Amino acid sequence: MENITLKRISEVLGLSISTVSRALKNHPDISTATKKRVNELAEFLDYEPNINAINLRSKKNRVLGVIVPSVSGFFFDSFISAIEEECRKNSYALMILQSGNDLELENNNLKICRQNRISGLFACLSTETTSMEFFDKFKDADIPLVFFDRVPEGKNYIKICIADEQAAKLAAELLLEKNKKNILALFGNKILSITRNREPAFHKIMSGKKAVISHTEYCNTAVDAKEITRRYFTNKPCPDAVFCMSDEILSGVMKALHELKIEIPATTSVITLSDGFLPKLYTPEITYVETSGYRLGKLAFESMMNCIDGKVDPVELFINTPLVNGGSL
Amino acid sequence: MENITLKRISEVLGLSISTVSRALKNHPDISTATKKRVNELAEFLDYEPNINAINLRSKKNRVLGVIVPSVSGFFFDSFISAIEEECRKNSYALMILQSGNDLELENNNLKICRQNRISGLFACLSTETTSMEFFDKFKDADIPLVFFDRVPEGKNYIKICIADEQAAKLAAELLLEKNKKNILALFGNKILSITRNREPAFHKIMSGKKAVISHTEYCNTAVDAKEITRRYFTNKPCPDAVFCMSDEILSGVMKALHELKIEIPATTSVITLSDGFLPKLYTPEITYVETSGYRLGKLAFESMMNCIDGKVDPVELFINTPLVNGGSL
DNA sequence: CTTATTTTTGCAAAGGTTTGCGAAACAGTT
DNA sequence: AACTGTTTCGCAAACCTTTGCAAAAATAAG
Repeated sequence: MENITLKRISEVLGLSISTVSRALKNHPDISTATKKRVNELAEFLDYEPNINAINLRSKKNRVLGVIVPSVSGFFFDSFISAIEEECRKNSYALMILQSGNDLELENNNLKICRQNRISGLFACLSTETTSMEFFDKFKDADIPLVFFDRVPEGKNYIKICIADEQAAKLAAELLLEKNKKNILALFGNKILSITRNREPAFHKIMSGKKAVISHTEYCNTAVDAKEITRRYFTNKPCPDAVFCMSDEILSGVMKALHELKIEIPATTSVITLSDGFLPKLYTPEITYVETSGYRLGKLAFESMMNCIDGKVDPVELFINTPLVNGGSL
Repeated sequence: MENITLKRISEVLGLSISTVSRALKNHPDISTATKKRVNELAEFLDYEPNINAINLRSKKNRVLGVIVPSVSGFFFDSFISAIEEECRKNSYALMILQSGNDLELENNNLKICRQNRISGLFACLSTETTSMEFFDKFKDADIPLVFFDRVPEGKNYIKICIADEQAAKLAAELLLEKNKKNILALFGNKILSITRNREPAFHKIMSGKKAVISHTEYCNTAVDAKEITRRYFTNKPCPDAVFCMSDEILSGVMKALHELKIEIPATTSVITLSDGFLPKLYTPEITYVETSGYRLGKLAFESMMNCIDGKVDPVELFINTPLVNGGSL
């Protein structure tokens, strides 16, 4: 099927291309009668402006990119869901790329973004990322860059984060309030910024109370978390509470507790930081401090728009972390 | 920062634009010496061809679209993960759009796809979709269209599906093999193609055995599934097995069974069709017939490539559905 | 019926890349 | 020196849209 262009419309109507263009844009120079003729034909022929020609001429496009470690999981899918909604509302296309936490893929993804001349990028750093060299190259090209969740150090980047400290603090305070004395606290890989934020905040609260024992462990996977939990709950005395830094850790912990037939909250309590889905699967539902990927996405998008509009304020923004009560504590 | 173009390079080197273009493409017309000079300067200046110009000229682009009801969930994230991987490997960009099972959004998404002149579309029908009018318009524009999971009726579409019948049959046979006599079978909304495929296949096997009672129920949400399960398990005699058509239903069923402290598999058995993640969260792990979104994605992509290469064979393809044993049966 | 003014339209260039075709440059043969 | 044959390169058009500027047409004023 032949492609409908301004030229084609202009030929049919015996007008010039420029007149047709202006008519479609409701330019005041064009008479009402001509506008009507043009619009009707365009409608009839199902005219769609060629976006590549527009982009070429304007040196812009309306495409945003997002780089995540993986689209599946407990958190990033919510984030993507949020920015997709906003992109659609604001007539942006959204291009997604997974890094798989692999440095080479991450750099390759950045290259793809440059090739596609996207107008802005949401990025969550891979666990392997140490140098910001390639991202900085991006910045040099004046492409707005909004980091989220796993963000770089330094003042020169726009960062949208969970209020990690506040969330960890809230969970810790709740554990103390409930008079827990022997707490197993599970964190993720130490290289993660979320670990580096959450862990000190958690322990700052704990360190106050001398009567409280807090065992800190780090795990990379759900399986790690499960094994560690098993170990702690096969030797007496068992912890009377478990704190999980993330959904993934929670899933491992619960697996272990179920296998050992530990009663929640009778024998031990559980509290976690979570996007919100996983805790509701269990019985009783797990009490959690919400770290919402969805709300993070909404905020990140807002920040991106500001950035594109030139309101550049390299700044770290946080979303709050409400407590959601299950029956596990 | 000034944009590097062929023109810019040609000026620096005192060559024509066309020579530079050909040199970069390793065209045989260009001497080795010239190629070397051009490539070195291009590298030095970080030249990236303007993709909009290329697309404009070639009337093509390397962008694929995917429309899903939602990126979050048990299944679509796996699917997206798979096609994203393949897109990246094959130098395609992937644009994602959510329909939220809303007809208006779906049509709007199709419009966005047309505006962006994508080279191919993966689509999962919304639950509201009855008319194929807008999708057919897409086909008329010669844009390859690959449906997956929730697919339209008729021979004129390329459809990539779970082997629904086979999966349901496998689960049913297994229940009979294990000598279950009183089975609660939970299916999704009847409007869904997966329901329409899975339910008859399941019952075809069941109808053979007279001694077996099979209760069929339909539920739209996890909460529905939970309520229905509660009802069946508060009245004696309880079912000795539950069949779940999907992950979402499974989550509701498990919630009910846990609340009622029903032992699995001692008191009742559970089997489900699943993408694979959810069943492994429970203890014992739930036995499931795998309906892999990931493998579906890989197959859909392959089909898309064939379609783009002109090997058009409007056909329905299936992925197989292996049994994965947990301890719930 | 002129001239001035306003309304309406068209010309042409720009944006960057690709490619058919033709032109130049050079080497090799008589 | 004239010719043929290669190798190497440049011109210009095409893809489609937007927009400054100029031209044409229509209207108003005299």
